[in-house]
Amino acid sequence: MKLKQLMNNFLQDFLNKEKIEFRDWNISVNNKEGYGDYSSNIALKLAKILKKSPIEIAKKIADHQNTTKNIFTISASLPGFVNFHISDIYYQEILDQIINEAENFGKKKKLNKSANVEFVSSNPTGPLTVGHGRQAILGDMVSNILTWNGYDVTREYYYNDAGKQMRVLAESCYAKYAQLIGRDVEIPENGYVGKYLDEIAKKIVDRYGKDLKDNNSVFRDFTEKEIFTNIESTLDSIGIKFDVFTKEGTFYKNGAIKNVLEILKEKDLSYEKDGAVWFKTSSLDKDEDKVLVKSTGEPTYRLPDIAYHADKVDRGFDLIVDIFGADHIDTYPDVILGLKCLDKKTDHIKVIIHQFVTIKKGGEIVKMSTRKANFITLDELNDELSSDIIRYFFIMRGANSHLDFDLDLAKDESEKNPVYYLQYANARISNLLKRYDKEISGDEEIDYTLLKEKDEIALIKLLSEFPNKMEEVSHSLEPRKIATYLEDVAGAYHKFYGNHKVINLEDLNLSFARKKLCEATKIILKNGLSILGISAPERM
RNA sequence: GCCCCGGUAGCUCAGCUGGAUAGAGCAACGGAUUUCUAAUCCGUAGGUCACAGGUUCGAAUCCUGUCCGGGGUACCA
Repeated sequence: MKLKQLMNNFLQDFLNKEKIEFRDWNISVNNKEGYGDYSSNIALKLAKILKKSPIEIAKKIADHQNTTKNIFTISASLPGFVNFHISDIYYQEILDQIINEAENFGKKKKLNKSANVEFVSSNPTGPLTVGHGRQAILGDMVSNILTWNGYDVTREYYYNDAGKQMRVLAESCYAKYAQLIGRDVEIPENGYVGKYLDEIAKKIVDRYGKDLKDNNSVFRDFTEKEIFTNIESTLDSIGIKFDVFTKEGTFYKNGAIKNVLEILKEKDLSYEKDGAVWFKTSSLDKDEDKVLVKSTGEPTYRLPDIAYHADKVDRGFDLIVDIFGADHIDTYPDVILGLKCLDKKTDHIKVIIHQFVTIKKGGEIVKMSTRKANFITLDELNDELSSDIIRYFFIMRGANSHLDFDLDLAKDESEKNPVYYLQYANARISNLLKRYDKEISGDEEIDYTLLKEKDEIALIKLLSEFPNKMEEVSHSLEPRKIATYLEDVAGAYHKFYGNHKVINLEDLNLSFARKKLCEATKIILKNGLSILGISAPERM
């Protein structure tokens, strides 16, 4: 980051001297050989304004007085790029910084800012499926990213304990109970039929006996509690814990929902039609109006969601992140609109929508629905795969791409999984460091300038980009980018390792410098993996 | 109907706030193994970036249209 600032300052200095008013340039990492480490398009952009050829401008910039020659030199190349050649010394010195700051390298200081990340938020109507798993892991990593970047993060789980779904669940549970004790009761239409309900029904028989009537609250409360306990233990097994659980029922009890309706009515943003209450979204740039309260008197999900979000905004977070499945794609804009109508701040709300997961099992795609019982649970996945692999698989694809999770492949070819590639690099280093201590006793003088091989510089260059990477990810909130970066680091390390001997009794100074490079690499791998919640084993 | 996502090597996908010769893994083929852990490395081969226009000095990337695939959605959430 400091480096980029120096390069920007240099360009700005040139512009100042030439009295040119201009901002729209960028500096990007350059992996092409012979064109330096970083390049800027500034001359190409300036060409039009100055009405001169880009290469002419680039050359002029390259000739501009550079007060930081020990850090970089500048050249121009066709069609008009300005190239920065970073000196080896700059990179070599970064190693010192990485090793000194260790687990804090690239980490932001506390910002004194708070963030709320809402995810999973699955209603307790059944076990978590692999679809929830994707969201759970995405949310957890996004939370980690924010924490790393200085936010005080609250992980929140919101669920509906009051709506129609829970009523249907209770009815389904009663039907299972009744069937178990010989009463002739059918599972309601659109009811839940999963096996987990049989087990719960059995528990109810054991605990409460056979005389319960269908309207007994046990069927709702006990079932909810059972399922919720199961959900929490599932999440726990992949290393996820929440700070706050919020129930929809709260907003009925405290009047918040009623309040939303009243405000909308006052502002003439709602009306009654066909026995339902409608949200006048058509007057707010929407194609059609949406229902807030059904003709049955039950609110749709929109209404409590608006009340809930208003509550989150009122709690004063500096950043609110909502992670939803693709089924919310049409609905969250209504919630945001609702907030605006209530005069709530909304520009600090980030919504991450992720596409669904399909599971391939035995070459066939399993279509999942909680209601029909043909889903694969997160627990089942967890039984067969390690938490590390599950975590990695779920973020290998961008959130808005469909994820085909091939179960057989994940199991059978688990040794080819990229997560091992990362972990292996770490294990290799760990082993090497142990070996080093055994074979070479006592430290030599540190001389980082001995690290001038191409593979060494390339590795350090990558390591030095870690803080930039984390900064970038704090805005994009894409954990996958960390994974991709770490794969690059591991790759560069394996390459270095393959081509150069670290322990060399003939040259202890070089050995020591290389050992330090290994240590720095390990720090970066560990820091990155810890944000992903993936372990960094010492041995494999 | 409306909305979202995708179409890049044989396969799975990166790259998409426009930049130099489009990358990686797997699969294929050839090499490195008395190893500082080969779960690795080196090399070869593999491409009309779905298609057609447009904007630009410059397009896989931005805009428009078309085709193909996946998904969501209606007083269920």
